[in-house]
Amino acid sequence: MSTAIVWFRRDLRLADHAALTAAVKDYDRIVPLYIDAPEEEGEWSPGAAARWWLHHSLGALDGALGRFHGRLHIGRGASLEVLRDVVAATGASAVYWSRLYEPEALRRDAAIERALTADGVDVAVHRGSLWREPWEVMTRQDQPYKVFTPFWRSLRAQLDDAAPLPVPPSLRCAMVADGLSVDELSLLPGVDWTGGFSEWTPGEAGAADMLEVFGDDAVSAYTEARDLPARHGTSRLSPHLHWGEITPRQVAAGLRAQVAGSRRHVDIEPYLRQLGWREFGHHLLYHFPKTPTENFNPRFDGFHWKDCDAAILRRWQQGRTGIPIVDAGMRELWATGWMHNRVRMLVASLLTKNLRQHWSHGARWFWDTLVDADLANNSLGWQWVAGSGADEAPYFRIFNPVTQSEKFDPDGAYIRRWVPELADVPASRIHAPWEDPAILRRTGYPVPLVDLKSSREDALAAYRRTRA
DNA sequence: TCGGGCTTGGG
DNA sequence: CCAAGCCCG
Repeated sequence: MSTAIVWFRRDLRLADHAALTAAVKDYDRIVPLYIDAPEEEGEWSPGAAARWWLHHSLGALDGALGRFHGRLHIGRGASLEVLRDVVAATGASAVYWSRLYEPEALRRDAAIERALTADGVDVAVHRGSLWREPWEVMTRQDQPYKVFTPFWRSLRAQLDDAAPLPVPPSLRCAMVADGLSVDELSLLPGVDWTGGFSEWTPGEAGAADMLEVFGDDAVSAYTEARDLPARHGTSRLSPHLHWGEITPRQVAAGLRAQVAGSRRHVDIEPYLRQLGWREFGHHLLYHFPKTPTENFNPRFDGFHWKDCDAAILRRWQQGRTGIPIVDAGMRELWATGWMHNRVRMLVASLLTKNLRQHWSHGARWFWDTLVDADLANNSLGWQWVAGSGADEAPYFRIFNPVTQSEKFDPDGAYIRRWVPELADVPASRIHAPWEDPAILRRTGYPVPLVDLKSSREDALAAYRRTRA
């Protein structure tokens, strides 16, 4: 009986899984393995919200394997040592995995591949959960892209409609003794603040359900609804994509199938383009691995950020800035582990421009509180908003949270939902309640942390000083 | 994946 | 008076 280990990391699914498919084809039985080794991801081990997701997603994967009379074998410790132990315990002669793209993971995986190969174990590394590998989308001069639109043009031209891989029809698992249970990994927070996370269903089945719901009632209105945070106009697939519970190829195929079955003409390109941003983040992180901590644009190394102000940061984190759309977003984040993308841009703009706090403070908070926290996307997003990023986002692109709020939450439904003390304020006042001091007195809602107009001018002045 | 200031043109 | 369009940073 030939045996192969399939080492699951952020590919917590059975369908469209190239490594699993190949292992099942090449070997009689497989050992599905997960290893808890957060320290191997350096300073970017999963944050609290992400660990909550991981806990439930591992449970879901274990359950899915149960339908094949298998279990997810869970180990803890140095990945190489655990892999060697499982090889010894099962007589496995190969290890299959899906590629990760973060710098720390790439280094680790390369070292493990060398060590296992030296042990005489076959290592098979397959595509991860991207449409194309980061080095497969390059400019004519064979350089990585730095601007989204040409990147997307190039990637889009490479995409085909090939069907995703099915779940391997016959999957025989080898049993291994001495595994840990998911609970023993202690991934859930000590003080449970995840009550509002109940709307999520981590795992492959939850991802498929989410896609179906999105396809059914949102695709048709996506282009308009995408920007309205009060509606669930976005797909909300980001955490599922991050954990590899679903792939971009599956998302595209699912949307295409649903569109084909609909009588209305529906354009899914805008949504595919959103997936393109996710792909672009991974492309940038792969080619420019320092972006999580260093300015992509070195001009920003000389920018005069304000000193880190713990009190200001705390009010931003708690959703007590006095700017309703921002506070709604920050409270949604805390309650649900997620925030609407339009609002992410607004809260990030306020922190990095009006408050002039370094983007890394925001990135760290998002890292700990987002269930979809993804190093590539988080780094891309924060640097994009801060203006220090790759895409030519001019620094003067400072969002006005009031006009944005009026535009994208016109009746204030999103604000009312997440900032309940403003629920009764009329739509004409809800975006800028400070303009009527009586409302602040009546509701107890705070005065804004900054004056939007003067802080905007200060930020622009600071930027001009940087260039000089 | 912008805002603000300005012009234009309709009321 | 105001909305829409345009330009510039």
